[in-house]
Amino acid sequence: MFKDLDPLLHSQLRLAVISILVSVEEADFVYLREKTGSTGGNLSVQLEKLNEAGYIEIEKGYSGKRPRTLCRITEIGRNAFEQYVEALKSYFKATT
Amino acid sequence: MFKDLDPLLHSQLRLAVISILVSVEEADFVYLREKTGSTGGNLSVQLEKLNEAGYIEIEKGYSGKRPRTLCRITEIGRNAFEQYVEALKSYFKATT
DNA sequence: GCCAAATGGTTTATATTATAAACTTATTTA
DNA sequence: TAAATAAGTTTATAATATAAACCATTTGGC
Repeated sequence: MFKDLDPLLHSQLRLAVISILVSVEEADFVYLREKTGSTGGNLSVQLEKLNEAGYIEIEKGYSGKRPRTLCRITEIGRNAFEQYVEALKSYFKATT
Repeated sequence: MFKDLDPLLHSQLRLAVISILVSVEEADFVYLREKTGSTGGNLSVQLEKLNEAGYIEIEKGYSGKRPRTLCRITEIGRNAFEQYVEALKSYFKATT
């Protein structure tokens, strides 16, 4: 009746991050921090989890002399997101 | 940009429970346990949290000689659920 | 009638999580 | 050159979800 919700996406911040990455296809640490309104520390941890799961890839480089961390969603991440949305629907079927 | 997700509803089991109660308007412990596929212990804890928050009311009685715990959603719970659905949409806007 | 199993729950223990505070390193700016 | 800012990471903490263990009652088998 109810589909399981991927615990990796069932987290406010990680969901927000993926939600952004799904549409922009590339975003840096600062952009994500500002758009999600999170603290850097929290973001850092959650990005690492998404990275370990293979949902995103992280590329660390520089913009001028400043460090710059770029994030991109992977195919795995994109699929997981779609599945998550599908799973969620099973919780709202009754309502609609 | 992203609306906060009510932590009380952002939980697989509690969301499933509310999702059921929104449509049936009355359900007992055993029914909820079976439909959600949860353990009784977990269900008991989560029902209590929903009750404390005023999202549901719990009525303990008997069906014959067997104990029977009935649950109903409250107006507060119904509103919270609607808000939760609304909030979630902010995470999927980009996709649609 | 009595013992074993089942029913309907609750309490308690555990392991995971989310989150922010504190910290590091480097770079501007005053 | 000292203070502030920037970009992240590590670490500590508090909250959470979850299931295991438990309790009380009742039913079924002999």
